[in-house]
Amino acid sequence: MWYYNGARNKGIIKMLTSMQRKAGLWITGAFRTSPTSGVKALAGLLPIPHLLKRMADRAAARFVTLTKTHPLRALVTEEYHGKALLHRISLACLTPRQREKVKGPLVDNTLVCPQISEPIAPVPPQAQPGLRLINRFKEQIGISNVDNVPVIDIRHVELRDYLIDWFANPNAAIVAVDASQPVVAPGQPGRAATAAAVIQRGRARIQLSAVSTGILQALLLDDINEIDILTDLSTAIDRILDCSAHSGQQYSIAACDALKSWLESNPNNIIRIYYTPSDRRWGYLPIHAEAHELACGLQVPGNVGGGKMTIDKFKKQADASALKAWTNQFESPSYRGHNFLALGTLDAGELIPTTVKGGSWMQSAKEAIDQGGNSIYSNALFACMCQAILNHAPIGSYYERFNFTDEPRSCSCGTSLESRDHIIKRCMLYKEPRVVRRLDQLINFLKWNPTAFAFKNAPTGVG
DNA sequence: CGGCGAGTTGCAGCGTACAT
DNA sequence: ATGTACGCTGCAACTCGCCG
Repeated sequence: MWYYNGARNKGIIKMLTSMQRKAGLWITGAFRTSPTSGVKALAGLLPIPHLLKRMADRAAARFVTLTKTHPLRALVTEEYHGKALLHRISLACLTPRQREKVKGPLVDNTLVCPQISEPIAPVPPQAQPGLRLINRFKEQIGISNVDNVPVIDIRHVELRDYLIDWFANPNAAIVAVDASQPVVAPGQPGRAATAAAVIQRGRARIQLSAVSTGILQALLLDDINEIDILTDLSTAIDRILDCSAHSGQQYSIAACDALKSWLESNPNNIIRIYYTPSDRRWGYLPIHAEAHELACGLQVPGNVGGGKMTIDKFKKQADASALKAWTNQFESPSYRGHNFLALGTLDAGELIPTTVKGGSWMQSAKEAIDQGGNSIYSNALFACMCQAILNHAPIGSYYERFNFTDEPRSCSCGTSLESRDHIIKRCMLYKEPRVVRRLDQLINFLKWNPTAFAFKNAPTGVG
């Protein structure tokens, strides 16, 4: 309510930023003198302004899922009020000049609405309690991740047994859905019921459309009384038989309508959806490559709404633009800190911040292993790494910069100033390797020299 | 409805204190 | 000699009530 275009909220953002900074220091073990932005990048914390922008954008997209008579619609402009009676203080009642001046969350919402072209039915009959497929045909549906239905968690070894059973059953259709390209695999030898589907690659909503198409294709086969679906996307499992207002809803409705008559026609017809994480996905499907090629050669008619801006796509864009804004800012030395040690990745690119899995630096630190392949990650190692990168560490050059009177400037090796450069590149007290251009090399250096950026006489915690 | 003044809020700028 | 927290001050924008 308080975050929208033109809102005066710098004070609040400042307070939240200072709070986030404390969290960042806590995560990284950096000093309180360390520059805020550098610390946040290391900790993988999206800065508050970008975070709020992202949340506001994503929330605004939900306006399109409101019912036509929702009270909020009474307050907006003529285009989006639906069937709600316009309130006397609605945006529609303002003069053009007033509209330019008025700011608020609802104004932002109405600016987002024309960008989203995905049709959403707020309360479709297929989503009503009692009419939902999972309510009506509970015994015939097996699906993971959904409440009130038997959960199937397929195990690595079980998958092979399942597949043997399915292939032996001439009336079973196996729908295998891959993240990038969906494939409807053939039934099997004795009675090859072959169907395949492929949807344009790289599309945001691809999994749901793929599962939906797969189901529709399977239903086209003759004498099918069992459909087994394998997918590695848990959101598709949650959504495929759920017709309530969500992105890709039209695929759910299409699949549910088609399944309804099939399930009704014979109580022995069953459909099961299995969650198969990527690591145990297709190794047991010898026909996979064959089906894949077949699938690639087919044009699929059911690509409903392709190229449209969906809610999910819009949300992804909001995420991407927030990340881009952060990355752009991060490139400036005055933002991340003048002493921030720019390091590369294994792929030779420069490390850029992200919020995924604790951020780029955290990910690399977690992956660090010793010769035996065991993880060497520890909080102390990560803290030393962060302090080294920020050049705010318990070393001589830091004591010099911040005018500590009780601490030595010189290195134990005799050099007059113990700087980061000295420790990493020249100091005789530390072991090889001394080439540190990438993050993994820095971690390697810390692995061999755990005392390099650590406190000499304070073993218990920092920050 | 619009103008006016009092009061409130947000914010930039500045100076000072402080730190592992 | 560096980065941040925090308090103070003055300005601008806004809100609210009153009045014609």
